[in-house]
Amino acid sequence: MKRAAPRRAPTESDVAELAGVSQSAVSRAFTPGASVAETTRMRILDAAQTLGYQPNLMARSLATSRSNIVALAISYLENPFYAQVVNALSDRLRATGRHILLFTSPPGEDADPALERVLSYQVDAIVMTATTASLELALQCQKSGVPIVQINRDSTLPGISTVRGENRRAGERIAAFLYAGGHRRYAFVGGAPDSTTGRARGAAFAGYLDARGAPPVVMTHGHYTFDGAAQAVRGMLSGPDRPDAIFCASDYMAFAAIGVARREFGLDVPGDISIVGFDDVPEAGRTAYDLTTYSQPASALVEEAIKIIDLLIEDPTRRAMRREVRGQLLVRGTARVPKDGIVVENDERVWRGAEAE
Amino acid sequence: MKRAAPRRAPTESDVAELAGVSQSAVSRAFTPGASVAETTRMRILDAAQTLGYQPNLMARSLATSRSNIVALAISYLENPFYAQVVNALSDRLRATGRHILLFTSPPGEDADPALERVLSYQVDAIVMTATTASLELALQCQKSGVPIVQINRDSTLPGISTVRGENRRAGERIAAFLYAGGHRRYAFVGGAPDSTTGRARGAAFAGYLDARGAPPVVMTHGHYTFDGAAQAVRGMLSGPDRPDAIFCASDYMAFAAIGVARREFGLDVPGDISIVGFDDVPEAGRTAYDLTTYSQPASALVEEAIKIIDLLIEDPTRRAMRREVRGQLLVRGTARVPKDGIVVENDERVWRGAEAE
DNA sequence: ACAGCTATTGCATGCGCATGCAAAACCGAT
DNA sequence: ATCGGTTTTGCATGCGCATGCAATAGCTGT
Repeated sequence: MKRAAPRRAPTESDVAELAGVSQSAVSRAFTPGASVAETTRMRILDAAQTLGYQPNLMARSLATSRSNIVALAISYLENPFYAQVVNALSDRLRATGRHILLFTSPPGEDADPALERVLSYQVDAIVMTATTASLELALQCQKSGVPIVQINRDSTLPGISTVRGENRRAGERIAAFLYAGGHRRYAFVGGAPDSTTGRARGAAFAGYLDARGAPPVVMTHGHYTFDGAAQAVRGMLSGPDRPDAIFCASDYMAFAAIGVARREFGLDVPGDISIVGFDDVPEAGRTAYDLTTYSQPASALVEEAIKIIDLLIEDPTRRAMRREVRGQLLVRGTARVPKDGIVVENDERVWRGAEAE
Repeated sequence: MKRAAPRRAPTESDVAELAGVSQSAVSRAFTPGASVAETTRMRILDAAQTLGYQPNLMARSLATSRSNIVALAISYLENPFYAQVVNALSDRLRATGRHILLFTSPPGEDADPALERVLSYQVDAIVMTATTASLELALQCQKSGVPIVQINRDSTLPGISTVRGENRRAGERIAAFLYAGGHRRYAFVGGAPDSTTGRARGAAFAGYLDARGAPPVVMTHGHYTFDGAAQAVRGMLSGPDRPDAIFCASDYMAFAAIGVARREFGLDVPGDISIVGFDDVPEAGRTAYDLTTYSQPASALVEEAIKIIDLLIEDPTRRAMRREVRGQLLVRGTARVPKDGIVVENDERVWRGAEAE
């Protein structure tokens, strides 16, 4: 088999020559809305076709100073919730011809230091999820007009937009739900100590229960990892006076919690202990897991994030935005169910008790 | 708060002016190994620093026709194994200053059609995992000298390199393991019908058992999805003559299988039924799951893939390569254990029985 | 001090595409 | 056939950086 020497890719000039027009005509043929006669346009497209021409996006980006690339900074990819976020984001961006430049960072660390140089890639926007921007990055982006949106993380930095689930409300409603279920001792497995998101959930959870005179809530950190959550749960179940209701700040940690409770301690869930998660990842709804959880729809978060990005790209002087996406408490099989307040909606059992509060 | 109008980013010329040198000097200052006096280099770096200069990678890429971007085409991101692959790849690439341009495709579909235009981005290489390249893409890449490596998928297409776990051997060893464990009726939950990888595992599995006169192996497809696997297992457990040993072509599907067996059918795993997975994702090793599985180390796969890429980039005329990464049968708690052949290695129980075969 | 080198610099150009501007082609109406 | 107006084209230039080549500066030995 003959191996063709790697050839230079055809350029607009090549196409132009073949089609008997100028390079700029070719450029226009590929620019939506540009002024080209339909007939020559066809001729050019034909020529491009036979040459196998593909526009060089680097060159285009250099000329237009827009890349159609969005940077995605992410951590905790092993958490299926974030896998969902990536999928959703990728899908929605593809719909507008954009793509994702991926920056991962190991759990626990701050955003990938390489992210500091993300602007070198002339990205149109930056989406961060499960990580937060550094001040320096925020300033750089502000200066150069590149929007940053954080999904599922708050920020006090200037110029950073955020989209998140309703953390406070979720914490309270889960507390109310478990309280109504008549539990006696409550625990919370949070994420990273410095995750605003997780903290908000925990604070609201404990706040509700404290206000009702429940015994102090056991607050722990699972660091959003499987092992971290397992460890935390192992700890609280080993001691005396073990909790009979645990709220985990993510489904992923709840899975670990359930596994530890069942397989290491031989507990019945939800007979001996109730466990509630947060996110409603797809697995959570399957009978294999059947996790009671508070939903935070990834696709809705992503949708909002993209809306924000597009507004900000259109008018970079606009202020940063904050959005909250609603969720609800999905009643399934890992937590004891209160007598009242269960409503069926779209085939899912939802808790509506104590809604007024 | 005053909002600075989005400013043009500083360029090499700006730095040059400030440092009192020519633009090319600045360029050289940022090019490793270029000829610049150390003192002026410092002066330039200083100037760059104060200006907040960052090289424009699009321009650099245009000039050098190399982008330091690797395209990653992926599917089934919800499978934690692939999350691992992404993480590993991202880490290893970052070590050499490269980044990932992400192309996802929905489960079941072929690679993202947008991938056909991936060459527009002047990527240095393409990594595909859980998907396979189209012929057209393969030819395009061959023509333009862009290496393609598929992780965990075989290919018969020209110019495509592959890296995979030892599918055949795994299938046989798992069969031998379960056979030695004295099971009576075997089943296989494969992936997508057209996944060469999954087929190889299943064929080797069934082949081994057939050769020993075991009853015909129940062959099903889980399509590599959680629901697909659950469905398949549900089917085989509902019928008469239910299997007492299931090999799932991925851990992710094994989790679904275990859930269905335990929670829908009230079966004891491994008392009533043995379930073995494939991949050894991190969760599999945790007591919460404790899955018996055959390992396929994501980091090793990625490492090989990158080696191949680098060789191919260095010399694009080189032939496509195929690599197989070894794994082993990790004996944990979801399958009945044969009397003999268990060896402890690095804190893991490994099966070494019938090794000769 | 000067020839002979070498290490540094700057100049000029090109990478592939987009786009403002002027030239050319076209069209219908007179 | 001619004119005014509208499309359609091509020309020229720039985006920011890399690099071959020639010019310059710096250095060694005599």
